[in-house]
Amino acid sequence: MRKGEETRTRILDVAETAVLQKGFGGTSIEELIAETGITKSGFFYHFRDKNELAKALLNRYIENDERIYDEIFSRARDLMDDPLQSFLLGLKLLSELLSDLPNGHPGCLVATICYYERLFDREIQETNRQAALAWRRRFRGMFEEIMAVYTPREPFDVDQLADMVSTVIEGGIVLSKALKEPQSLPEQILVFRNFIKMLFQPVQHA
Amino acid sequence: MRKGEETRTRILDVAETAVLQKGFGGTSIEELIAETGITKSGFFYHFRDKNELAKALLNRYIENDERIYDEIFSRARDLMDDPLQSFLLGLKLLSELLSDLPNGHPGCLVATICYYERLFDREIQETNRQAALAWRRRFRGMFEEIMAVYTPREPFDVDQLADMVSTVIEGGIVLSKALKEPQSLPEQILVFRNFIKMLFQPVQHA
DNA sequence: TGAAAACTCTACCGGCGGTACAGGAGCGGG
DNA sequence: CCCGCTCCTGTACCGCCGGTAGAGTTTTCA
Repeated sequence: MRKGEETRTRILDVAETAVLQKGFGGTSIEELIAETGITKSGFFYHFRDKNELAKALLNRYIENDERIYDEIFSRARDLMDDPLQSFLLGLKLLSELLSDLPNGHPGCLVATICYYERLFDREIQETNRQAALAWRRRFRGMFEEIMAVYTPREPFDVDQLADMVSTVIEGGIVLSKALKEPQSLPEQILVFRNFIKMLFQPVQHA
Repeated sequence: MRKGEETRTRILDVAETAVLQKGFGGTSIEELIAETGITKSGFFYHFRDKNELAKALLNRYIENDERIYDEIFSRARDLMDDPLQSFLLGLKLLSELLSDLPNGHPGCLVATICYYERLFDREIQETNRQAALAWRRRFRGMFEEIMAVYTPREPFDVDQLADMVSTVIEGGIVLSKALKEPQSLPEQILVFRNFIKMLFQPVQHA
């Protein structure tokens, strides 16, 4: 029973790397079993088909993603009492974390699935949608806390502002992949951070 | 000769739609020829292999993309003399254009290729990189014109600011696809537009 | 030690990317 | 009018891949 979980995890590890580099359609089961050192029957013992693999892969990815955000922003919360300063620190920590990845961000599975949607069932698409909605809720919560203390310089829709965090991260990943400049993603997050600072910073009366 | 171009274009049209929905790996040549009403031999008369198809598809996509940006921002330039107002109008026009697409943005081929990179040759990856660099040059030019007139409230790296435009568009596409909310993309562009307005607007002395 | 879990082995199917090559329809120019 | 070029079609074939089926084997743990 424990052995089974271990093999399953190994398959998922290999699959995640491959899928983020080549997409689902470009990743063959044969190559996964070759790299994992398992037989085809062994693979299908763990996953009924490719769709099942995608489901497991996505759920695991989302869980891990949430965990990372939880860690970063709760750590920022511990260090800073003010909600704005805490959020700005969180973005800084996120940027640093991404900056330290040796080969840049490997890619976001949610985005991969967006660009492959038509070949997955509704369940996967719904899981993907819920992941994006969870991001929105998370960051909206932070902005609401900030707005309880600070008045934004310009009126903003909180949901749209919350979505902007995800937008910058997803867009930054695409851009840094296209440019082959891993630093672009952390840089873009810092640029966004400056915008947020500007938005809530009280106007300096000269 | 004209007949050949027409067929080629028809294949590219069908292929573009399919690839943006399912990725390259998820798009089979068989389905392309079925929808185009051509034989397999006919397909391979026009494109040596799938890589060749990808090359043609990407080049055509980038050309069209550049054309759209040219049109929008030159129109904005005609209507507004001030570089900042012109850029802000351009973003507004872009947002409206994207808002009017009945089924939302179909997806960006540059992003699709990012998430499939390992299966393409260097030439395609380099073309993709050049496309992203062209975006950077385009928007950097606009920001330089703006900065010749306005002083930003906070110091910014011009390249990073230029990249932010692409980031928001690419990220907005991913997010609106994941959320299945076509309006997210135009909304995110308007949020970004507000940030730019804020950045260059002179501080109001109360 | 025994049963369940976690596999392997073998054989097969149909679809797909790709190759090879022969042949033909339409069309424009000499 | 027919030559040659472009633009295909038809047929046959290859090997990889996703997936199925089922029988057999090893490993694990209670």
